[in-house]
Amino acid sequence: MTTGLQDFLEDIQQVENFEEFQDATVKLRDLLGIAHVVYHWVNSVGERFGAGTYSSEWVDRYLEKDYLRMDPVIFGCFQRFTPVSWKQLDWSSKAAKAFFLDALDYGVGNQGYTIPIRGPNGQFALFTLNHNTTDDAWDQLIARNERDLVVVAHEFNKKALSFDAHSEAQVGPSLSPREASAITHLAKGLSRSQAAAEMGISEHTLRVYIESARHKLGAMNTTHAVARALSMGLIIV
Amino acid sequence: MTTGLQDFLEDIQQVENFEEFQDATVKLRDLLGIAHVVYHWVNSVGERFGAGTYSSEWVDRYLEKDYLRMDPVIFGCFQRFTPVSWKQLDWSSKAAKAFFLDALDYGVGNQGYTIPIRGPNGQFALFTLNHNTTDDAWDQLIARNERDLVVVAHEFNKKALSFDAHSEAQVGPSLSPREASAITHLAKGLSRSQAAAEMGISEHTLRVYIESARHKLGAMNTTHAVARALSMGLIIV
DNA sequence: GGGAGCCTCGCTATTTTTGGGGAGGGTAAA
DNA sequence: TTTACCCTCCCCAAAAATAGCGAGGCTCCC
Repeated sequence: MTTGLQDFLEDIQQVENFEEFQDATVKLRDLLGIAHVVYHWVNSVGERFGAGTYSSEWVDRYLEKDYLRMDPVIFGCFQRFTPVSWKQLDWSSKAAKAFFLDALDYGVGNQGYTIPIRGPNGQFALFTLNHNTTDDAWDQLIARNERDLVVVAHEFNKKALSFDAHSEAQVGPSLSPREASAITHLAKGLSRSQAAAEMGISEHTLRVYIESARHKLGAMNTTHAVARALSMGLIIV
Repeated sequence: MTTGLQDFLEDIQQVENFEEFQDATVKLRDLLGIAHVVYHWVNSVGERFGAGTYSSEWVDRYLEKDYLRMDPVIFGCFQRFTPVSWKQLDWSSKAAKAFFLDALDYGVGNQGYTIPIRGPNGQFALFTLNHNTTDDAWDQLIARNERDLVVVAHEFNKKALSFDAHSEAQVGPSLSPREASAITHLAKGLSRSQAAAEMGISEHTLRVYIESARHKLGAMNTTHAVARALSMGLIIV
């Protein structure tokens, strides 16, 4: 490929702590000559993790305003497998427009390119490039680096996961076949009695599975258990 | 990068149907000079999708024996983000050993390298290279192509997803902010009264949101509504 | 051979959720 | 201006879920 990202890939593999991780985003930003490079977790289960070149003011504001819940970038990427240019997203709602303008105020560029990355246990992260430029210039930059960026995003995520492995019990819970089956039926909308009938067992037995799954998942109630099982990828509806 | 996989990447982007997809696996196999290239979907019980160069006898046997449920490759990849060489996996159980020997009998090589890929809605796929050779030779081959293979796997998955009619056609319902918020709180495990307190509204009002969301989502009960909202990417827990 | 985990079933009692029915005011687009 | 959707609140009876107590048989691994 045509850019100098090969060398950068070597660099990032040397990263050993959070500071170096953060430095790597800065380095990539300078290498590409753009305004911002950001990697962050949008984690359902687990802790926050993020690094990048956005101003801390913007990060604080983002969190404070809970923009996470309406950011079109996040929703767009959450439903896609492929990277996405921000302008492909749906900015039609008033809230989205306000969010975009607010971002510009805080030094975020008007062009963005975000790669969704998914790991085990429902891990979900975004890797974003951002700049202030024309559509054409941006498209060209992206086209030049498209494939390398996938690998770069992959490497960033690998590093981020390796940091997390220390802090947390790395192996998520697993459900027994019957438990998974029970939770899956509930996720499909069946009531307990229907699910029990479907599985050919007594409703009481089904209840035992649900309870057991709930404990394994650390869930407070059935709905929570289903939500966790889903977002951890333990079941598929 | 150093190999001829760049050209192959161009080829795979031209793929337009399942036959060409299948052909692409063959082409890549020949390009790398190895025994097998396989892409397959591991949506536990969902739709099947797969292509590759394994003999149909082996595929049939795999399905018939329900090896899916104990295959160490699948288990290992499910818990990992990074690609994995088969020999790093846990083959210690008796069932795993038997499975491996059975695979050899059916023409599967002793060396394997599998890349896990995750898409939206819990999509999970594996991209596997397989060959019969020594550890050293295999490691070298992998090291040479490591990064390109990530991109190749990515492209294969992109194509596979595009074939899936589901992902394209449907424009799902959307939830109002309060509805989304209500459903999100439930997905986090809060009870109705807790969620209502959190949102600063009466429990009755909260119920109206849930009901309304349920109808929009075509869900039979609250748990179903949460599950649908989650898998449609309408909320993020 | 013992322990761990899985699968199956039973009971009672309490709390929570659900499925209907209403009503009024706001905002926003057509 | 009308229509539509959003937000907020209320009642009631029936259904479902939860929490706790049990029990026995099965397989697999150390």
